[in-house]
Amino acid sequence: MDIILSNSSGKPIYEQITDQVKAQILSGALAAGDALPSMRLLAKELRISVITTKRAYEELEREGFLENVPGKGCFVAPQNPELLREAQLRKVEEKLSQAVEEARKGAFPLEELHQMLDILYKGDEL
Amino acid sequence: MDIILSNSSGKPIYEQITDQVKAQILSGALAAGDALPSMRLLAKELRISVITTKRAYEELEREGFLENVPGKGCFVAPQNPELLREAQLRKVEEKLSQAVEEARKGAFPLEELHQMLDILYKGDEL
DNA sequence: ATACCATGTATATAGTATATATACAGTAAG
DNA sequence: CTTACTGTATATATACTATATACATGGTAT
Repeated sequence: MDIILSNSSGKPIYEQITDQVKAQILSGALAAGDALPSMRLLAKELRISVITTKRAYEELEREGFLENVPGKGCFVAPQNPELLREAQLRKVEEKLSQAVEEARKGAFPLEELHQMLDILYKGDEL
Repeated sequence: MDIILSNSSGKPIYEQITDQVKAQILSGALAAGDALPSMRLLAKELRISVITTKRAYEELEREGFLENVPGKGCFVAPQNPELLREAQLRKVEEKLSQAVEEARKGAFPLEELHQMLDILYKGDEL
């Protein structure tokens, strides 16, 4: 499992982990039943504390993405694809809404937003 | 000057203040030379501490939006409209970029983003 | 001048959140 | 049962947000 931490992201470490695990479950890179690296192993790889990986896995368990079994390990829980897609759509909407809010402050026309959207969508493809 | 605080926004109070002051400068509601409510007055109106309003005004001064004069008050500094517009454009781009990033995770097509954008842009008009 | 009252400023303190080291408890294999 | 993995819980350090209180500065009426 690939997790990349950024010090400059502003987001706390445990949140960076939960975000990336969620993304990998959503993309299918992680499927129900798959074992995740143990809290200790992940902590060692990322050079952070076990408590921080625990916090991340713990939160993922609360949200229904994982099952943490004492003595055994951490596993991807059965997922509802439709719910996942719904949740992701809501994230997109939220960011888009924030973009619109900022655009309105600067009185940028809708047309300009569409153009920027095209460029960004195609630019990130590389 | 209208400032509205939200407890549920997640943003710290001082940041809510700086954001809204910046927005009012950008929109022209506040122009260069205009006096802002004194730190004490604003603190009283918002029922928060003077130190928090100070922190907000202080940060706005660091960023070149205000000038705080001991014994006199706080005033809107001369602004460069083009720089302001550039900065605002960058904010929009950033949010839009984040929306695209989330959309790619869920494999949402560009078309769908354009539709959502239209709805959000027109919906917020009310 | 000077007393007053407004302004912005600085110091010390409480509360909250992130991240940590260390010790504790459950599971399975040798 | 010992060993070597797992996940878990407690107490602690650090940083950030917000605060009360006291201090310093500028204008103004007396």
